[in-house]
Amino acid sequence: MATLADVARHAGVAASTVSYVLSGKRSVSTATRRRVEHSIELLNYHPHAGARALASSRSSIIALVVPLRGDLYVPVMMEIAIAVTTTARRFGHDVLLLTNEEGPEGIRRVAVTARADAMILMDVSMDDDRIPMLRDVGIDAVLIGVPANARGLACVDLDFAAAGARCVEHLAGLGHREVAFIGEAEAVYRRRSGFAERTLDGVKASAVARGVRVVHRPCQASHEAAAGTITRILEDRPGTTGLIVQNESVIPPLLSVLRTTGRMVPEDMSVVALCPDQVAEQTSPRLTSVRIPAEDMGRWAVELLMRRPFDGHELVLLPPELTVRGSTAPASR
Amino acid sequence: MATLADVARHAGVAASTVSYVLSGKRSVSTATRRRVEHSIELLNYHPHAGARALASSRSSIIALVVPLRGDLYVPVMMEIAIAVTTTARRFGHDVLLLTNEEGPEGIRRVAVTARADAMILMDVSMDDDRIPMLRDVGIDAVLIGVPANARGLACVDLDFAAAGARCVEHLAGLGHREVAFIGEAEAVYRRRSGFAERTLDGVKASAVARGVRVVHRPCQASHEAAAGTITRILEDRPGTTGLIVQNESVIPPLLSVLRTTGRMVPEDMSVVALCPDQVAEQTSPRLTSVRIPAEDMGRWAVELLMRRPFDGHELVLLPPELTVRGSTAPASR
DNA sequence: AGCCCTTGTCGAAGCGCTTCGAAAGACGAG
DNA sequence: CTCGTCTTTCGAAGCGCTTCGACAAGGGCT
Repeated sequence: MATLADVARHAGVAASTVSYVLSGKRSVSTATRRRVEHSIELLNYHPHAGARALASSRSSIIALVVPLRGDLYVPVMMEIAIAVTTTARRFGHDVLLLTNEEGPEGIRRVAVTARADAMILMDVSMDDDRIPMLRDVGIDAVLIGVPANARGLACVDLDFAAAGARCVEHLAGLGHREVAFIGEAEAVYRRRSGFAERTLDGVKASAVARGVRVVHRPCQASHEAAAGTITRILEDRPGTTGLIVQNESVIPPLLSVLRTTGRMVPEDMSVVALCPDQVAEQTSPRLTSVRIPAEDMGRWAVELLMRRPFDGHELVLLPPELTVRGSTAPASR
Repeated sequence: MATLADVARHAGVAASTVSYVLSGKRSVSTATRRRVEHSIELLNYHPHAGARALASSRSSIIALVVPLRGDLYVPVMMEIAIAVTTTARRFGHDVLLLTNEEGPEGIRRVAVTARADAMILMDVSMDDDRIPMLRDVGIDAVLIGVPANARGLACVDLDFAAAGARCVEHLAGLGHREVAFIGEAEAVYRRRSGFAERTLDGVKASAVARGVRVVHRPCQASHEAAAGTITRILEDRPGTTGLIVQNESVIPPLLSVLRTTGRMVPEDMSVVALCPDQVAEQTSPRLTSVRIPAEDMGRWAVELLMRRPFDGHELVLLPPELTVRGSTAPASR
């Protein structure tokens, strides 16, 4: 394995010159630069990451903390993770994968050992216990999700409140007056996941504004839970003609239950989902939906990080986009 | 940030002694050890990862290469990734997330810059182009999946051939004589994904042995594709009474199509799936299935790596486990 | 011609840790 | 009492890179 010293010797220059060719931090004459580059090529030189990290006290690594919960829709998480990774590469960074198994201590560990020089946290709850730790160790971080006290922290998220509102508006615009919001599992609200809470707020506020009656029903991902939830909704509020679904895993069982109970979508029941486009297009009929811009969120998170230092106004709320597909229609009278 | 030298000074010993306390590579008297540990505690000392990597030429990082394809079932990938990460932590290692976006060059980069000192590759195809690179740079690696030429490489996988066979056996045992195997998307076979190919082989071989007629139909993840596939199967082979499904995303649309066309599961049609237990238990009826042991695969991969050096016999094929649930029943005559 | 500024290059001093050889004692055997 | 053997600790030499101050050379001014 060739070292920087080998390159320097081969090119007949000082080690520092090679370093400057590599980093561009000082100007180097074209002639020397070419000579150095040639030697690098020839010796197949690659800088040693550890040595770099030590000398420059920058690791070029971003730590990504992913949730290991079973009750969150995994493909979205994965898509964010992939977007983070590919974007980080574009900035010459690599991504370290962290789970919450270690708890907030994992964050401390990575920060104080200088394994990573920045972090991205996913699935941030309103009163997330990782946030004090983040502040304590003082590592640069971007949150995917918006906690209650976000002061001084950079955050990226879909504007879930607006997204919820958008769903209600769409249904209201089609004449629906009784709507049910099938949300995430109870546990998700209990732990105060920001996105779930905000969506609910948005739905409620918009419903009030539009004169739509809305009931909210948390729902788990099993067929039984979905069946139970929809049955209960129809019993309690037989006049319900619109459904907003946030928990992606509920969609297949939900559609299946509607079908078996003889309810046509969209003729008898309009359905609008908050889910990735891919999911909305796999069903029959295709679902009118507000997409979860997973890739954008991952990309933004990294870009914010790269634009450091933060100026204190780092809150990126991505506007919701509603795509009309085949699952919503005017309310029948 | 305290350094090792600070600790040494504080404890009144040489730096090397502190190092030996930390690594345990040489014996240290109980008295000094305690003194050093006390200083470490007091100064809140944490070793600098980069410095360590440089001095010891070991980074304590495992690189995990995840596929970024849309046509593979994501939750399984995620579960493997999580299992790899948590297991790696148990061995004091961290995990670097790599996508295939960089292609095989990404492997070289990570290896030659000494970013990671071992790798785990997911979604390995029979003639995977990353394998020559692996051999070339000579980094220790474990493959999740088994390529055609695995000589000298450690591999972990579910024994998909046995799994496929197990499905056929189960159906054959219930008296089914005409069975359809709904597989992964065409593209998955075209790129020669090992697991898809092996499953098919296992299904075919077992079918021959059991005197069962099997047709194989690749199938994409959309509702239309599923509907088309099942319709075609029933037209071509009206006597089909058993279905084996490998593509998890096809399950919801498949069940929905069967229901709408008036076919009861399991009375009219037995269904056995190759999928994570979680998926099998979300449907109604619950699916008889061979589980994908994602967590075991991830854990094994790391454990193999930690047991290095490899002795040349590193092929872990996890035995399939079939769980009977409500979706299979004796063939009606 | 003399001065200053810019540009390009060098050397040296670390960054914080590991590891190896050797020194210093302690101790039992002869 | 001496010798050899352990055990415990130390010091020094790196690991491969970055960065800073210094210096030499060249140019444009006055």
